[in-house]
Amino acid sequence: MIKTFQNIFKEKGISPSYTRTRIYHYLEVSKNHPTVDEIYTALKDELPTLSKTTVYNVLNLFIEKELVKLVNMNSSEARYELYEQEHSHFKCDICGVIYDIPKIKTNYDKNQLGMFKVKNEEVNLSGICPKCI
Amino acid sequence: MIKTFQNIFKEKGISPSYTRTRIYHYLEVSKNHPTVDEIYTALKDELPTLSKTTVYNVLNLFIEKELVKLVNMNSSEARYELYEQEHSHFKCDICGVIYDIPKIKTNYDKNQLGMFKVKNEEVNLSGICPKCI
DNA sequence: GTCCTTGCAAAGCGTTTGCACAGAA
DNA sequence: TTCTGTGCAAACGCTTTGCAAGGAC
Repeated sequence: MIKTFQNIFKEKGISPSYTRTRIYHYLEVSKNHPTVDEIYTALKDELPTLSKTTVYNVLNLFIEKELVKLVNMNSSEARYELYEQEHSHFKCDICGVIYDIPKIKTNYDKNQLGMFKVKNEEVNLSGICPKCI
Repeated sequence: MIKTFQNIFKEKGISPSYTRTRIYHYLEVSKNHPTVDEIYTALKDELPTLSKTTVYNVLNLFIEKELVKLVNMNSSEARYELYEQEHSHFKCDICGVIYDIPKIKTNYDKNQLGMFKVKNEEVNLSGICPKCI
């Protein structure tokens, strides 16, 4: 089955308004974990009446429906990405860009954590990216 | 050599004012990655003229001098901890508490990252903690 | 008609900045 | 005296809330 917006949204119980499909599409094509402001700036020509409130509304809806997740790298603004194949993140200390990198595997004994039930794990690397060397 | 505040601060070129030593001490004894507000609330009886601005000033100084680092788990407020022996973090999805856990090792081929120079890595787990099961 | 989506304006909240006062050196 | 530490008040920036207008159904 082809993953149209209609299908993706229907699965999650979200009605596919044009604004929502455009925001979703932007998250698909922009691979740079955009901020609200970046999404707003990118779409405001195409959607002249768009407001940041709507971008926030739509992203919070997507998060609630588990279509989107927050990228967990310290910065003053929230960054968003689609749930996709698993990967890890690399943040450049110089330019601040967050790159997707192949998923870094962890290596630990589940027993070592006792009663902690692990549901999710993430690995974040930082350092210097190829462009900044 | 005994690690007095004087020694620790001297190494980093920080003069050991009373306020600074109390904030540092609070970070040592509180193992819960406190927020600015928690530090302020905990110390304001002992330091009646303390202001949040000073807590921010001191923490930012400590970060700059690499005595303290920001804990990188999504939340609206910044959380702080001392540089200490390496460990990883576990955040409970239910109660929100961030636990220190033994350092989770990663397992990857440096060559797989090409020109990315890794300087730091962190592993964050989340799930359900023993108290919330 | 009702319900949902959108978006303006305002509020909220964590953090930083400007600046001045007081104490240390 | 000069420099440093502190803290009030205001500004700032990101995000959420209140609410109303318009459209979908």
